[in-house]
Amino acid sequence: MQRFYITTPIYYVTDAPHVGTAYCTVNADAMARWHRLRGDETLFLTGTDEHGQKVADTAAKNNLSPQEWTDRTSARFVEAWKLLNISNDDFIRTTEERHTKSVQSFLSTIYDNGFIYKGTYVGPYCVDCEDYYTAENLLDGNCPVHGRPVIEMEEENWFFRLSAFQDRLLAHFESHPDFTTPETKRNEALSFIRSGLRDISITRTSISWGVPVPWDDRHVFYVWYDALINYLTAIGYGTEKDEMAQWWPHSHHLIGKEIIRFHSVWWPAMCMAAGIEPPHHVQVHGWLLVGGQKLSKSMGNDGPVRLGEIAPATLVDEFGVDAVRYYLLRNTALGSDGEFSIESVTARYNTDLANMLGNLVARVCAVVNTKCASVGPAPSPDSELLQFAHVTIDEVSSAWENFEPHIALEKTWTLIGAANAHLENFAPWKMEPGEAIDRVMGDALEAIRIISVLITPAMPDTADEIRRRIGLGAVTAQGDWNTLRTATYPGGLAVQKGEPLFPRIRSAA
RNA sequence: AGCGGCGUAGCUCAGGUGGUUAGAGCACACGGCUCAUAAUCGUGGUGUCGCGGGUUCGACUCCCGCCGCCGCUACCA
Repeated sequence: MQRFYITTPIYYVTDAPHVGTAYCTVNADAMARWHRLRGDETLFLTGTDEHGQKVADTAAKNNLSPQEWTDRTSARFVEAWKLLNISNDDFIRTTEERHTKSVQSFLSTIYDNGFIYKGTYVGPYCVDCEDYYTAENLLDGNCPVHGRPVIEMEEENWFFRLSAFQDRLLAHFESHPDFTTPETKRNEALSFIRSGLRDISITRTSISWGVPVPWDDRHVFYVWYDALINYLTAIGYGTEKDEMAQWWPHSHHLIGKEIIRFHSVWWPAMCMAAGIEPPHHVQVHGWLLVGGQKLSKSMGNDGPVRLGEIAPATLVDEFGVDAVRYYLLRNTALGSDGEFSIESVTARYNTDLANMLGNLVARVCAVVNTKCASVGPAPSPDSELLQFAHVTIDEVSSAWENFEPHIALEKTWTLIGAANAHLENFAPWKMEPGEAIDRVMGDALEAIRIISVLITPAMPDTADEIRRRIGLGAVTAQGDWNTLRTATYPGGLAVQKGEPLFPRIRSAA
């Protein structure tokens, strides 16, 4: 039996869920669903990152305690993922006790191993921001946010000896060419490492909303060094329920390109320092751009882009959950940036879902109703359509395997096209009821059965609804995949047409 | 500035260790069909493969230069 452990980043609770976080989460979900379908033992983790100065500030602005604020915002993520039919097995919050413990345990191990030392951080500091800047980020020597002079500030910090891991990291990249994918992102991480690594400060004395440093109670850990460890907390790092050995060798971190450095440089080095293997794989995705720009809160609700209009809840409300999931998975190659627009969602919806998939199911069911007395016939053993379907299964399978959902769906849709062409070829609506028509419709139903399994990772509800209409039960985790090629549509089942699965959208939104 | 990437049909993008007529989807046009959600099926591309030069029998594919866009360059989720 194979195992598959996939994670999203834990989302920072200064912000509400938006299309960008939904994009990452839906992709991770589809991967998890694919692996469950294959029968792999699967663990899918997401959650929220709740420490740090910014959270404390945001809470204060809203007249709430940090804990109240994080409770509230974290719940919004839980709610959004429920709406998107996200099948996470666990939802971690960094303010949970299990996490505090594992952070302290993990970093204490690094400390004991001699990779953490006390030092002084010196740099330009803006009092208003309560934050350090690098010299090149200053505007005429002033704070880029406040435009006021910065002061040279010193702070006592605990430092992680990142510099000690440069060679080991390079060796790891060398011996694990697929550690970070796609390759362009791998190169980015590599060139960063090659340019020389400096030690990094990992604690703060200036704030208190964080995980206390066990060996020095005046410090809390800087939020990143707390956050990354969530991936280990969830599998019981350092506790009695330690499942490290089972899951960690099969770990996949799905992340946005803005946090490559943390996941592909800091994190493996920290793991090495703590005496464990680095994560197995970091899969990087690009950004969804709106009007060529990264999604961000600063777009607000009054500019040309109104974030409210593209909030996950709004989209689900307008297009339906599976259509949104399909769009996010299909429209953009994982790893590239993609342009997001309501117009393109509408186009995908009408072309791929209404015209192709929905209409295929509708026309097949309609013909079976009128020509086969609403009883679905069995397929012929070796039709051209079935042969094509089997090739498609292989292509789709390897695309999912390689973290290429857009290709998996593109290939799946060629089968839908082939099924439509199959109907045109034989024109069963012109035939008299009988053996010939049964063969044509049986082959079509068999194609639909296979399609229903192949779309399951992307559109689980639609898959089950399609199967219900042709008399089949819901897709089961392992049974349907194992028998996808060998079993066929059994025939003799009641077929019902039902309402359009994806009613066409007339006007561009 | 350094390092990296990108620039291919109206749009989104594939592709090529250099070799006959450069690909897909969408959009568009025409034809077929009328079972189906005015859906579907078939057919249709005179594109300087960013610009200039070089290597070569031959370059869109390799090399050099240039232009344009983007990413990373250390404490920013």
